[in-house]
Amino acid sequence: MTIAERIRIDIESRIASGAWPPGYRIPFEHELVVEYGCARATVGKALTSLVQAGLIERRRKAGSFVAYPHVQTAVLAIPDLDAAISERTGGYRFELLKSSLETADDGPQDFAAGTNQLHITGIHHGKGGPVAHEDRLINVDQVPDARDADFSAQAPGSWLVSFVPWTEARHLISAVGASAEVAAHLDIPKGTPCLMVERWTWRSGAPITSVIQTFRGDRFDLVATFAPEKR
Amino acid sequence: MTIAERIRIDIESRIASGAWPPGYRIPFEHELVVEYGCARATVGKALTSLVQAGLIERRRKAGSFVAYPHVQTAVLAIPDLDAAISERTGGYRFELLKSSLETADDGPQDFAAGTNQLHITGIHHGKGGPVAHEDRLINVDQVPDARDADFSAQAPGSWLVSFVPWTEARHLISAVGASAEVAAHLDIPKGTPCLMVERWTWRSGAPITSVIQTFRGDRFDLVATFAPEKR
DNA sequence: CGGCCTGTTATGTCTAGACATAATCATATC
DNA sequence: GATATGATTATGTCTAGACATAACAGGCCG
Repeated sequence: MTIAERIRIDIESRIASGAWPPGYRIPFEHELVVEYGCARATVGKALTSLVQAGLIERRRKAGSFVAYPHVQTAVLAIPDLDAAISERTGGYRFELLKSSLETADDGPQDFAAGTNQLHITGIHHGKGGPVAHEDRLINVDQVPDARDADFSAQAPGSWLVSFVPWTEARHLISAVGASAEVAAHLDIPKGTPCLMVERWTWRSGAPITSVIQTFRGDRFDLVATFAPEKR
Repeated sequence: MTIAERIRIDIESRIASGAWPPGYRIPFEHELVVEYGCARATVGKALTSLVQAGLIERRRKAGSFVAYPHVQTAVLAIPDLDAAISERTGGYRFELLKSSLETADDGPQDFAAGTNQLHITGIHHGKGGPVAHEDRLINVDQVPDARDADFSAQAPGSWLVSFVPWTEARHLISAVGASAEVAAHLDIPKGTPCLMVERWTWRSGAPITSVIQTFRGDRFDLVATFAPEKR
């Protein structure tokens, strides 16, 4: 364990235990330098990482203070369905329903009018049967390689994630009743509760892909492991 | 802008643009030192932050490499329902249904047998009507103040977040049909698709609270804004 | 050929000191 | 009394150099 890590963990545990409550002024850097017998840069490194974790705030001249808990934020892992389903139920398979090249005409899910888009729908299967329905658009003006990819062999999600860098994304998670079409493919009655994840992905401001995934509520859920309030 | 930030942004944009693809060996630290005319510690700081963001990997002797995109992870904001509902629909109100002190007997949602727990159920109301049902347990052995808190005035979630530090949490997000009891309180037919969030929170290994929140699917969804794969 | 040792190299961490910046406090001036 | 000024102080960032560590490459020897 490095010195900086040791300092960080020391402070962290004092905050977690409540010994240093929100608003408490932690010792000045030069005091910590004396306490740990190290250079100020090392103390600074520990404090910087605590700021990044949202545990403290540093104010010039005033000192560093234990942060007030703010909004809870979770780091939600949204893995490749490929990997996730393989891990949970085993026997992953992607069934390609449709793959057609279209020109966007400004529909609700579409890119800007005139964009060349690859429209793909398919089903993610686990061992016990269908798990999710996917309806995806890929901007082939931005991702020309997508034209030649074979999505009957590899799900478009895992293909994209390994070949196309992206910088921004947005998710919407909601509960819906299965539509007639989705219900038929997922082998459930129409109206069955399903988890719906809509995702839009950009690279440097340019839209790359948008996808609507509908999960059988009884076969899938999202797990978020947590770190306390970042920022 | 600091020198370290400038270096970081330079490298980031070369990765995002695809100029430096996954697996590419970025210039050695000593080369970057020459290029930017700064100290190695400054280059190191920039690279360290890129590692934290998951954009590169550093290997001793070999150099630093652009990381292969891995698992997508989102930073999912799970705010106080109080604040979230106020912001979206206005007119937030928490209706306390039940608040009783119990001893845990190792049920499915419970703490370890013998723990003193405060069992609270209630409804979160927005302007347009009920939004969510909440069923919560609070470990009063760990949070004795909860005994005296008035949860008809303040929802237990916002009370806890502002008074009790925590170090770990776990979320499970799924879609379910509303149970008869929940349906009655949310003013919807039984079986209506609802978003269910289960959360367990710990402080240094000791369980603090667990909660099951059931949202009307048509009145609420979760939004996650994104940064590419953070470790 | 295979295993061991050694030198080289690039990252990882740290030191001691420097200057910049911003916030605060006390003082001096209007 | 209100406002401007300057000293003080703590953080923010940086430098130049040092040593530690891990991994690789090559040579030596059984």
